[in-house]
Amino acid sequence: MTVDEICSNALRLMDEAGPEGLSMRGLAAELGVNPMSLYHHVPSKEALIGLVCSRVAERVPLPSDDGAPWQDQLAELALAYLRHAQAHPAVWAYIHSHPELIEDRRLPIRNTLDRVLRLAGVTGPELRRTSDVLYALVTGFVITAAQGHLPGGQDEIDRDFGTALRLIVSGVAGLS
Amino acid sequence: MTVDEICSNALRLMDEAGPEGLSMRGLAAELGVNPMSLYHHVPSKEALIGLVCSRVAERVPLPSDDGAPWQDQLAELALAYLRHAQAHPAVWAYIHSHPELIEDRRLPIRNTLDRVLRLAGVTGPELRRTSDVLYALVTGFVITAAQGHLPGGQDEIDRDFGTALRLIVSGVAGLS
DNA sequence: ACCTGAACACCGTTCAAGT
DNA sequence: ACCTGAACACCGTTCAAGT
Repeated sequence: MTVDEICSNALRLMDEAGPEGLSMRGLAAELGVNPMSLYHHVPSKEALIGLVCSRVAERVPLPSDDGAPWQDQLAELALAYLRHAQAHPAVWAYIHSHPELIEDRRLPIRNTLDRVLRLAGVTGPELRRTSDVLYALVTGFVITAAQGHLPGGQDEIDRDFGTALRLIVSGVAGLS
Repeated sequence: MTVDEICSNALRLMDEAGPEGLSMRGLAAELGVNPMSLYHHVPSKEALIGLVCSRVAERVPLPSDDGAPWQDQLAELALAYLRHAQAHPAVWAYIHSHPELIEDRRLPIRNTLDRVLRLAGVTGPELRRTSDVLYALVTGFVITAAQGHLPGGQDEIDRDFGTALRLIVSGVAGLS
């Protein structure tokens, strides 16, 4: 039994039933193992969830710089974020309600956001603040949408997302 | 023992330790009562948290229409939202990760938002969508800030909040 | 109506013992 | 090193019994 096996099963349980739906005993049962065996690979349930969250956050398919305008790259990045959160809503909700678990600003998605913002001409000391503000704003939409908190189907959500993005892009453009 | 007493004590526990920190047994102990007595006033822990959330959401001090420009009223509303979430971060985080608990669009804060948007000239079918998008965006910032997820002190958070609001206001103005 | 104690079916985790 | 069973200290909740 490896940490990978434990994490991938834990992820599935979190996707199905959220963090409260994940229990060490239930997870052990699925792995056909004594509940206490898990503690030889992982120090606690909280740490396990932290591991799962880190792994999920590493796996967002991020756009690389293809020379497209920053507006397009920002939209592509945000869409990747939305899609990934829709695939793992409980994990992303957990990440954002447990700031101590993961250093947000070190997330791969944040590095990409900073890259795109530099492309947009945001410089030096303003970069961090702009990045924080944008990430907080978009996260609100993403978490809300991922939890089915918005009315309408996927089409309507995507259109609303487009609306929000245009609003933000025009705001960022207005900064410089 | 009244439902009010139960809820106000439950709110204090949630403010201190979040929803997981609130236990029926611990709450009963604080009230000097048998754990099972609570179930004669409240059907379950989940329902109790729902009650607490509803009561908190009703108590946001909302600005009334004082004839000021809609931009100012929107800023005032958003600031009231931020301040209230900072006073009860766990409750607001819970509200927004449990869409089934409270019908968001019926929240008093949403009625006020709609009123301000009508003031801004947003009409008919676009009103609901714009309201949903704006609320989702601002909520992201508010939850993030309320959980201390942003760097810097209150001053810096307020400045970032102002930045986000100007961005959104200019976007809304661009819609019409 | 309201409160209670005992009990049930769960948790996460510690610890001593096994291989 | 890795796994196990028993045990501890908790949970939310049901139920029958009290007043």
